[in-house]
Amino acid sequence: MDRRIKKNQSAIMNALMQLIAEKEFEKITINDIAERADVNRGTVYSHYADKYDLLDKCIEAQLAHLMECCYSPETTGPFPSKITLLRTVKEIENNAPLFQSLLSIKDVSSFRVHLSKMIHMQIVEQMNEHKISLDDLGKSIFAQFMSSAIVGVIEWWFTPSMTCSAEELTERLWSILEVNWMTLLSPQA
Amino acid sequence: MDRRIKKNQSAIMNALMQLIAEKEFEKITINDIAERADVNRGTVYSHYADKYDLLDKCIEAQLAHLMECCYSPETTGPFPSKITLLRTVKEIENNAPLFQSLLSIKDVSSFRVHLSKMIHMQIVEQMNEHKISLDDLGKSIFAQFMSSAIVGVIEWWFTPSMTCSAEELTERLWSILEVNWMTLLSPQA
DNA sequence: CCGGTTTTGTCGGTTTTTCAACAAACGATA
DNA sequence: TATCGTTTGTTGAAAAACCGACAAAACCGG
Repeated sequence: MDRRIKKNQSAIMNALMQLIAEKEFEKITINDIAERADVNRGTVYSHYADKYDLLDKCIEAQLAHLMECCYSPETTGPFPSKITLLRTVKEIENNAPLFQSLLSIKDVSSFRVHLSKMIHMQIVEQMNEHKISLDDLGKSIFAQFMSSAIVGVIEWWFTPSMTCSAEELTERLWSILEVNWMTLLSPQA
Repeated sequence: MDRRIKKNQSAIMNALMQLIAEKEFEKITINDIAERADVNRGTVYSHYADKYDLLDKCIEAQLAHLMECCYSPETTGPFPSKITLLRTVKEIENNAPLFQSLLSIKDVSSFRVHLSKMIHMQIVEQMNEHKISLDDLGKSIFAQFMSSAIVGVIEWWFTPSMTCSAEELTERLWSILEVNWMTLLSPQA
């Protein structure tokens, strides 16, 4: 891909990320974005249909990045470990204001949906790798159950009193996940 | 100025700065620079005749930056103060590897010459602001004397054993400068 | 509800950058 | 010395970004 495209797209996306962490999405104008990205306004339109399209691409990229940096090659084993979970939670913590803002955007096919879908997919994938005695419907329901739950916990984590440390959250969450996964693996489930 | 020009020029200059702090100037190729700047090789040539031209512009920019950030508006008084000197020395210290490399480039109309000229000009300017009982020749010689001395001290500061702290250097240097300046101000000099 | 201001999305002409290719000069190695 | 690989500096055509201007839409205060 052309250097200019790559650079400008990343500049534009970063600009929106920054702005989102600063003020309400609806208050952000294309001008703000172009200005922050140090790019002509027309350039924004040449890559994205509008604010919402850009937001979508940003969310996708952000989630891809999250996956990349948390589930990268050196993940020990095919199985999501506690350490991986901690790494993920910490990464979310590090970008707390951004994630919080993304989660609070309503008008758009929301970040929560994207996040949930991604987790859903991950879970289905995991289930397919380990032979689970469950039909497709069962897998889908289980995945939906788990992904909703996890996203819910993350959302809760960001509510006013984010009293819980990343380590503590990981600990508690892991113990719940472990139970679910184990009962799933045992054939008599 | 066109956004693209500004951005690419600064990317190219920064690239050279980085590389200079890393390896010998003569070993640096235009390719290295373009690559580091994430810019097409042709773009480098469109702005600079060659390596040496680029280096020259870099030096100028670097010195302009040094002036900018050390002698900016809030400089207390028209007279270079001890605090200003300390700020300058610290700024040099912060970019030690870069300055060291710049000082060690020989083949080109060297950094030392640029630096010396700049200081020379500053001193002449200062002398003109305070009415000094000295003819132009006297001023030139004094400025040359001082600028050479100062540059020499800076060079010395970077020799293998940079044992002296920025604060200490400032302290010692200031006491010397003070004497010179004072004797210059007193009419019987 | 109106009038002024801001934002949006689009357009066309111009400038810059990109990319790939080139010949010439250089440097090292056999 | 001949040769291979690299670096240099230049070119031309294509792609992208720039800028300024535009009408339409949306927003806001009186």
